Amino acid sequence: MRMTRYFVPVLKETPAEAQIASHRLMLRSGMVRQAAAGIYSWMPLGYRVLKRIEDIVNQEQIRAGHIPLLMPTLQSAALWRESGRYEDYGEEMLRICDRHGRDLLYGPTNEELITDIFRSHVNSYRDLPLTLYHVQWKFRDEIRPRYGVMRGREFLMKDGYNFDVDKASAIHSYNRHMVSYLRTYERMGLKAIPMRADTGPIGGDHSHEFLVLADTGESEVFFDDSILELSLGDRNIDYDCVQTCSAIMEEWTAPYSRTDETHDEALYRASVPEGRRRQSRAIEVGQIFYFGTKYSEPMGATVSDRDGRRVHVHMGSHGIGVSRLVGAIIEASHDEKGIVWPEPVTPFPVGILNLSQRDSNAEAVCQMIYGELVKKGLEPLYDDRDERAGAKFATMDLIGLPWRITVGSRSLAKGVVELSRRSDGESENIVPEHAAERIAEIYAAHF
RNA sequence: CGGGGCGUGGCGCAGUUUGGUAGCGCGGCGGUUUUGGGAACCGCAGGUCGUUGGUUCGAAUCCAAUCGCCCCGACCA
Repeated sequence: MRMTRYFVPVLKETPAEAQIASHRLMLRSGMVRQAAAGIYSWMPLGYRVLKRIEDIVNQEQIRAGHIPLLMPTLQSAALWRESGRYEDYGEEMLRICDRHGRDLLYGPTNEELITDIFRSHVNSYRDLPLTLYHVQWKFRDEIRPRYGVMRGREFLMKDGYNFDVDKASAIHSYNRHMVSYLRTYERMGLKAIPMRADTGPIGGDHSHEFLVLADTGESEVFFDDSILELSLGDRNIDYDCVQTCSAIMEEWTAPYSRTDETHDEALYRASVPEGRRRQSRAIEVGQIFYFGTKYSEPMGATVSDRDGRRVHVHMGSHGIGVSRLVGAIIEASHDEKGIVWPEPVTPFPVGILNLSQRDSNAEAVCQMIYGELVKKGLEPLYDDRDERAGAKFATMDLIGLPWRITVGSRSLAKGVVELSRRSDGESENIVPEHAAERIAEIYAAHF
């Protein structure tokens, strides 16, 4: 993409309303624009990141055997009256009335809809286990939206629901989600720590939240330092294997890690050596629940078991805050100059920066590298504006692409271009013909 | 919802106390000179001061209502 043909409305000055780094940087880099309190338009650059995160979420869901579908944003109040939550959910639920006076709501979550779909079409234990999910916009009418997309009213969430014939099977689904979530976050270059959590209004008694450490987080967390060393790496995981999933579950839940809601100071002191105790702020980026028959009973979701008896299905639900992750990743990865994108979610893999825009040789070299990168499936962002070097560097640093190829007549005179890494500024000179290949090698390691 | 604050060119702000017909910086457009870390100069365009009503000879400024937004708190993916 050539910058002169793209649309990245960067701001030199920080908008007054932005308090935290991610909000500030998303506004300044032209990723989002606020449309109303807690509601945002996703500008081209932000939209690319959102899509990359959504892609990773989808890939990992499908890898774990979960089935994508798409439910609507607007739902009929009837189903919610049936589950009893139309009254329980409270003011956070945006209620709408159509021209016929029928009550609708903008879905804050989808347990009722999915249960309705399930009970209408599934009747036998033979069709289980089943996990359905979708990535859809949600609306929760927060009293006070804040922190940009981190606490918006409208937000993009992946929410999934598992249906199992009994508790044992549902617990495996729970563990399987734990594993797939760990892998999902790891693939985004994030350290998200599972922590025992409250179940809140969703109900049930098994729940873990996934938290990303950040000073601006809204949760206070306590954990054993050793959990940070755990990594799935390139383990080959059989998601259908009960032992594999429960072993990983145990591995990650053995070290103490809890949010302030479930924190037990005595247990913390007893089970974590003093040198490994850590307390921090953190951002919640996902949560998994097992809640048994909480919805299947009131809504009559049953299947016939082996003996022909009707039994209520055991369910769980799982969520990943897709739009929130964009902010969370920035909170976890930025510096005073701007964003520092991890390779797996960056809007563009590399930026080409032409410092000598009017030098036809420099332009030719940039175009050659551009073409080579596109051939390798790595579309760069080429800053071909007629700007001074300083402005181009500042913009590129702000946008935060992980790699930059700097082309200028000065280095071209020596037959090289400069390849530099955003995270630490380290750079090397390479001949232009090798630039695309080097970028391809770097990215090969991430996919 | 309780407490605090703010709405003035695209962005950041001054002007409001003490009414007299709107200004600065950035950005935009044209031009000249520049060109490896947000350039300099010259010129130009752009605002019914959130909205409505009131007071007044006259309102960005005073009064009332209303809409929107932000911050702290309780709530939350």
